[in-house]
Amino acid sequence: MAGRPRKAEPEVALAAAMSAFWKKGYEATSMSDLTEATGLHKASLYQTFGDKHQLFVSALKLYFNKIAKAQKDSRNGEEDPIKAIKASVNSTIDQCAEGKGCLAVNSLIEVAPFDAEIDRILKQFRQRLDNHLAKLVDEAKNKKLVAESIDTKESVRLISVFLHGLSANMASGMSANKARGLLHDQLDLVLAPRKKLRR
Amino acid sequence: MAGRPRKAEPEVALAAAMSAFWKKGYEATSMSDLTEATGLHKASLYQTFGDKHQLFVSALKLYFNKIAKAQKDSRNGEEDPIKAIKASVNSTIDQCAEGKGCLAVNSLIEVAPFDAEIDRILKQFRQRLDNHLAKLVDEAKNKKLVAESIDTKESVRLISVFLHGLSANMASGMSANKARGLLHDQLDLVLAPRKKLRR
DNA sequence: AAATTAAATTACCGATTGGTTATTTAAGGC
DNA sequence: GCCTTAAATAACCAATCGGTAATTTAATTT
Repeated sequence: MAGRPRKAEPEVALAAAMSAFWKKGYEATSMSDLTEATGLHKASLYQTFGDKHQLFVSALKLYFNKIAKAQKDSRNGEEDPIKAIKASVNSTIDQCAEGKGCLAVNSLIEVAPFDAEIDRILKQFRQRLDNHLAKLVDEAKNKKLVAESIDTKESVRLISVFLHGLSANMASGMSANKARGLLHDQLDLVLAPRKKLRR
Repeated sequence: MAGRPRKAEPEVALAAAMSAFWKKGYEATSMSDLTEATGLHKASLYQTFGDKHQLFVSALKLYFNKIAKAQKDSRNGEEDPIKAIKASVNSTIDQCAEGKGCLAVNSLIEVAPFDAEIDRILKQFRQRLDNHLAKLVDEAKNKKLVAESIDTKESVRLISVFLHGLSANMASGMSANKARGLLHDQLDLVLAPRKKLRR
């Protein structure tokens, strides 16, 4: 067994491909963009990762692992669930690059509407993040850090949708600092006790 | 003067081109998609609208006029600024098609990062919508319908970013009803008087 | 050292991309 | 009824698209 050893680990090449898709989007990233980014030749890419679509799926999954890991690290033994929520969503923003936004949100708009598989993967990922947030919100309710009257699912949705909006804005120039500021305000709104608006 | 009359008004063809870009995005919409959508042949498109990029710019501007008109109509003599705000953002959602989202937000992510002209146009449009909302919020403050302590710019930003998030979600399956519900909750949060969250 | 195995590379494929040029068709003005 | 003018059309273009097959290179195993 064991023929010629590969010059680069496939994980490294995959990370490079992920960056390429992230920067330009799925359609606009050509195979030659991908060969340039990975340093691998076209046929090697096909042999290692399958076609462009499969490569994109793999890149997306790598992205998710990256995000999930960052989220996990962000909690880092933090006991206060409010602080844990802030750390979690902040890490999401940190993974959102200025001028590129979030690969998941970008793909949600660009490719999910035409690609059932990508759509499924993205929805599953979003579900995981939302569930994670929901656990923390429930924890905060149990510890009386937020009002018990708060609807957990609803609150998480408001945060999650807001994060999508921030990603869209960061893709087109909003700074990470600005995004973090707005996100902080949104968290305060959603989690703070409040009176009803006059109707 | 006056040669052969055109078979279709350019505005009709432009509206069809706008729909095509809206449905598939800029990159994925090919010239043959556009000829199919408009019913015009390729060379006629080039003669009437210039190249693909110019056609896209024109389509984007048409989209903005559509939105602006819908916003204007939505107020329709309404005196209560809170209701006017709700009508305005609701009309934004109404213009957001399920499975397609908002052409402006889609383009913000897909093309603005690589296209200074589109970026400029989109930022200008967003500015107009935000200013419109800001006026209504100020009006509400003057009429004591919301607390004077509310920061107008900040509140508008929170609403605007949230709308971006809703667009992203509607592009990938969220129903208009669901979006309207969340938007309503967000408005209540942003405009309602509130206490500070314990920190 | 020869055989084996797999990665790397070159060369190639038909189809489609955005864009142009030349030609035909159909109207109004004289 | 011709001439002009402009819109519609067809034919064509090089370049690039995603994808494949055949070949070369480099390592391990025997």
